[in-house]
Amino acid sequence: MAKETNNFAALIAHCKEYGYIFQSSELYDGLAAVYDYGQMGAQLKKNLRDEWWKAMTQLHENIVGIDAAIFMHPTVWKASGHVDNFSDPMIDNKDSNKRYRVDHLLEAHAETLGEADGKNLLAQMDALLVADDMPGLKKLIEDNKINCSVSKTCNWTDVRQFNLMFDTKIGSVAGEAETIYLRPETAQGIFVNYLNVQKSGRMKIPFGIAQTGKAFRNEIVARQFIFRMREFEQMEMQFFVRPGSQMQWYEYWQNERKAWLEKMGIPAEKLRFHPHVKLAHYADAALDIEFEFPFGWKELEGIHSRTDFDLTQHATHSRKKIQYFDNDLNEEGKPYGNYTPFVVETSIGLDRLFLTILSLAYAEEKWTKEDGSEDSRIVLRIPPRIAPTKLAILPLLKKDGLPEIARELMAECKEHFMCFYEEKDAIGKRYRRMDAIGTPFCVTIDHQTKEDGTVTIRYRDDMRQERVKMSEVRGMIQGFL
RNA sequence: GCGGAAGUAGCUCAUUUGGUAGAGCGAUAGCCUUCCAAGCUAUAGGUGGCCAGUUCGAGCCUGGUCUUCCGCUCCA
Repeated sequence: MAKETNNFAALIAHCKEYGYIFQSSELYDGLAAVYDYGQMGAQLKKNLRDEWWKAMTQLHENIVGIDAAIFMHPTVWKASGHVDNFSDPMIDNKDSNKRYRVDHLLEAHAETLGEADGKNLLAQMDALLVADDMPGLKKLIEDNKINCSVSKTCNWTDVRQFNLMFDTKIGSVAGEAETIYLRPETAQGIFVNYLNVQKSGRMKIPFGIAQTGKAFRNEIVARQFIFRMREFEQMEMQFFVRPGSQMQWYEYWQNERKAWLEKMGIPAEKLRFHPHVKLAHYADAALDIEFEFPFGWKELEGIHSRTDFDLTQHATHSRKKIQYFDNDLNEEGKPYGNYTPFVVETSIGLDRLFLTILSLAYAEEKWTKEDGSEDSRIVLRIPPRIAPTKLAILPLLKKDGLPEIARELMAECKEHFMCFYEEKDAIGKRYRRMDAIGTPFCVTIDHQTKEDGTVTIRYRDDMRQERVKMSEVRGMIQGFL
């Protein structure tokens, strides 16, 4: 019936106007790449998180959920590779805009020098690195007239320390306080608890550990609304398997996760697998499930075969044995015995899922009414199962006892699902407001309700109305959810 | 992070060369209304993003800063 348009900027404005998402600290001009969820957004986000949690834990008997802390022992990030890979002084060439690691640049140059000069240069570099002397490093590069390999110029920016991880101090005594990091991923909280969970839960391989929670990355560029934020929420599951069987589970979870995303109302043609060509240091296979966002195909969820890298690393750094004794019999009729499990990870960004759902749901509709006049609405077609508010209860007039009847229904329904009550303004206006926040069902109480106990139920998606018994409303809505 | 553009009420905008800010919609309260936003009345809401400078005087000029948008770069 309706002509639809989809505009990303309009969606962002809509999110703010109707209490889904606000920029963080907007009162103080905002904080870049940080966002707050408003009254509607927080509920939608919770619903998505709950759906994921249920799908992972309740519906998989061999997966359990945990909730690890954001703060972790600093050595965790050495073991994971985050400290080494992501806290390097970098420098940009202003002409080519190419960015280099300072140590790589100097090491490459040292190789072109004689042995004595080369050693001397590296010694100077090491001293400056230890002292965190960024201006000194820049001077060293300039003094040696090191050029950019692309632009061949020596036109450099200042040396800057790039660290993807946020740090803070733990311990209240100044000077004795230790630097710790806000976790850049939630996965490590699972790996360091692998033994605890496996033993206390008597878990048998294959099994999984799931968790949802905040992670933090100090992104240099963070844009595209909530797609890339400095503080974000991950929902991930690490599935521990017998070495050699990881590819089988890697495929299993691809299918499983794609099916779940489709169950969340995402059309199959808006999803695709994008295998990684260049693998991360921990993976032997990896792919993204991409969604066609308003700004293009982008990663929504990652499926990674992480091998035994993480558990092995933690075993090495902690000097503890992290293994599993497998009593199942192999082809030779002997137990598989002790081994370090391999891991298949599914990791989805809750904020990205949120954006996916909203960008699919948002629609501006126009149509011509029977009398020839134009009408329009903005509607969020959020699947009823995850919509923040399920039912609006609206007395047609705020007199003649109608509010009292509506309140009875409200009292009954709000025990079971999220409801919204409203008396103000003409009924059409109230319907429009409910469309704008994505409430899938409205029930209107009128004078006829007093006579025969029936009410009008109005459906958001096609604006259809029908008359049903008020006593059946609660059951009907629960049936839809 | 670099380059460009922008920032006036919740939203969309106006205020023609510098002279102490207005409208529509929205919101709130009340009235009226028997099913898809636009009937009536009243009210609230802006030290013109923020800080400096020039000027007798700045929303309008200059600098800085914050934020947003576009392009580039980056994204284990």
